[in-house]
Amino acid sequence: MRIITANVNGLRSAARKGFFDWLEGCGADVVCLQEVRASAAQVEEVGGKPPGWHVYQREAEKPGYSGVAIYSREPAREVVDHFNCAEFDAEGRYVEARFDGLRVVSAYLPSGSSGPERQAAKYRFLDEFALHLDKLARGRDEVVLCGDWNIAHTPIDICNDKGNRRNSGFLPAERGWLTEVLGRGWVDAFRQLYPAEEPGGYTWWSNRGQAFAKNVGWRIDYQLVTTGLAARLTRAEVYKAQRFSDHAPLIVDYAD
Amino acid sequence: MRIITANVNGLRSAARKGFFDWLEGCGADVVCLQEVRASAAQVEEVGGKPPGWHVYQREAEKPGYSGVAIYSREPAREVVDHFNCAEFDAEGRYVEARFDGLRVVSAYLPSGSSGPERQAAKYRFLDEFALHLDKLARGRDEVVLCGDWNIAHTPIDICNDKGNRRNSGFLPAERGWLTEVLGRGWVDAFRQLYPAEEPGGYTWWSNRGQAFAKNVGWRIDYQLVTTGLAARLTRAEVYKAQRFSDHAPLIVDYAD
DNA sequence: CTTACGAGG
DNA sequence: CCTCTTAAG
Repeated sequence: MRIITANVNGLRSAARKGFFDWLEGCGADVVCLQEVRASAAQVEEVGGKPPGWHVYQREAEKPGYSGVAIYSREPAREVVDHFNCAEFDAEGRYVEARFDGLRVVSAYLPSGSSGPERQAAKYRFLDEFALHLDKLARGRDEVVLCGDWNIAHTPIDICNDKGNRRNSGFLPAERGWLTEVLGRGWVDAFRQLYPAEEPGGYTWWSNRGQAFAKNVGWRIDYQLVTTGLAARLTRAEVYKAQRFSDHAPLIVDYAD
Repeated sequence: MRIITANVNGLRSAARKGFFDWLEGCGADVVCLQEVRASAAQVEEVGGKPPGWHVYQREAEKPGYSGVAIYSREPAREVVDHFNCAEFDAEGRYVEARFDGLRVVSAYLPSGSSGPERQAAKYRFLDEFALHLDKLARGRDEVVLCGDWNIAHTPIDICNDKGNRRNSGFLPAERGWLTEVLGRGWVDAFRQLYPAEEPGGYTWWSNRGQAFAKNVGWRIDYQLVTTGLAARLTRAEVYKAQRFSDHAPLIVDYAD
């Protein structure tokens, strides 16, 4: 089973860069997207409803903002497009597809980098989301939590750790929150497979300067999985051969 | 003497399309621009203050909106960047460069096509501007009134005359106003040289559809000149070899 | 720097 | 349809 997560920073922009051509041959069973920034109708207009895929989407109320989606080869038994948090459900940050014994989530955590107001919103999200993750972890189904978490966990998850200690996305409180989550039954799929890696596995590079060319990146896109799935991990890869967005897709394979 | 008028629809955009390369070799003594849509500093950033040219500019108060400029090989004796009409002077629609016995004006008349409010503004402009044109005509200097007038004068000045009789830019009241102006001492340079021409000489084509490819255009950019200059007209050309904008430059030569 | 939106044309 | 704005990232 192959699951991919990707922040596309505008699915219409990603489509222009060949995202849907790549999707066709990527071998995934489920693909989770964040920052779709388009309505279902707009997604359809750019070839975003390809045959052979089921598409489950949650838009933000504000047009062109945020938005998540799940593309699945198999139809979901059930789809839930919120986590019962009015403020952030209105921002289109959560969609969950339920299959037989498996739930796949596409989540887009707020960025706090635009200022203190959005950082405060990010902390509100983290509080609410932690409660929801606890509920998911206590359920019977295995779960893959895909998403752009907008948090780099440890110094090996970011290029310039010292310079970013006071920047949103690498603040001690954010990193501590993620450590807490990982202590409550969730496993970071990429890090489980490559625990002793040198700094790397980055999934995001700023558009400013030559960040991608110089690999000045952050690992902020994750698949967190329940322990049953962690035991089935076989491979993880950050796909950098094509650029669809300022983020790179994270591809994770699980033994069937 | 060669004088050129061009609505550049964003001078920064036109610069990306090679406008300043073309300017260097265009042979003009004076070039009048409309819809500059950039501040003097922004113009400078994109190479808009080339050596060998004097640049006289009037910005709108609203950033990125309207704005006119005059590029001149010779320095002006005097520059006036308004026509004493508070409403439209604030919109950056008039700049006049005064030379020995000659005044060159770059004027950008309002478009009314976005709705009744802007059409009403256009009529207010026409009323005020007519008074100003009368003053200019009564002066001692010869005058070249360059600009985007946002009015096609007669059926041979527009591709689809019947279909546009009720559209802003070809309304009877607008066309009548222009006829009035031409009756008070101003000569339409292009039409003076090519009076019996078939429909054509268009200077603007919609960006929608294939208007340029199909030559579905409007002649709305003019040089209106005082009678002394009308006698010196030698040549007029709409420059279509390169596209800097949805408008084409109008090049007019006057005997020295 | 890039993607969206909305105004204006 | 295109070029600007601003907000957001």
